[in-house]
Amino acid sequence: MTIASDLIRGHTDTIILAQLQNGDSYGYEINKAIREKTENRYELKEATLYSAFKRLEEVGCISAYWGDERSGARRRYYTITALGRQTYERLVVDWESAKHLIDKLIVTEESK
Amino acid sequence: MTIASDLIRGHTDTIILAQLQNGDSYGYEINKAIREKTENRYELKEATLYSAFKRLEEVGCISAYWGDERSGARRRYYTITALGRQTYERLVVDWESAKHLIDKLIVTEESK
DNA sequence: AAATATACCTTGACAGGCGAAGTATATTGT
DNA sequence: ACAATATACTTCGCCTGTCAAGGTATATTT
Repeated sequence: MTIASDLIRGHTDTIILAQLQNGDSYGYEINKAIREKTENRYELKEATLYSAFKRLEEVGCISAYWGDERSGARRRYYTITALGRQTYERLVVDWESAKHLIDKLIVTEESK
Repeated sequence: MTIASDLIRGHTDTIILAQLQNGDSYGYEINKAIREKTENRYELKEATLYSAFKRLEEVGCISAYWGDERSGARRRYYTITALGRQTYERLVVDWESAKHLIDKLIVTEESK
């Protein structure tokens, strides 16, 4: 992966919730969407993805159900809950402020 | 702290290196500078700060020496090395690209 | 028959952040 | 005189998120 994971760390949940705002989806598809949105510059590792689902479900930000595929591999779909939308809104605000904060701290005068 | 640590995680080293670009400094002063720059919205925890110094010294990004204070607590000063400057430059570039990437992934059309 | 794509899951290790506690000196307030 | 606060550094051990590595299962393509 081109992008250092430590820089994305902490955004995994937000990224997933953002994807689910556009409607229910499942792990593989979400990851594919991320890959396409970033022109192959980023994707979540499977272990990271599925542990994030588990985490988000435990705190009630998403709920899950099995799809009824009659062909192909089974899919576990996720829906964003009201709490999930609310949490997402907050996380975006957090991101905006963290972004400005980091910019202020690491971008020196010369490099502007 | 107002800002979630996970969002800053991975930027600690960059923040410290950025501070050291303006000349040698020591832990307490660096943290004070961070606090002032962010208008008290952020500061590094001591354990985080000092373990970052150790890490940066081990990889050769900074070098250290004891100050010769004749009064007050002793201070351990840090200098950014050539490798440190080089690393810093790369970290800033990494940050810029991670920033755009995250923005693309989490900021939906409506919230723009 | 083998390879590839789709799709999910689990385990164990690792690294960074940090709460908590400790050490030591100088200044300020009462 | 004594306590409190500010300065300054250090170490230990826990927590959490990431991920390499392995596993399962189905459908399609070669």
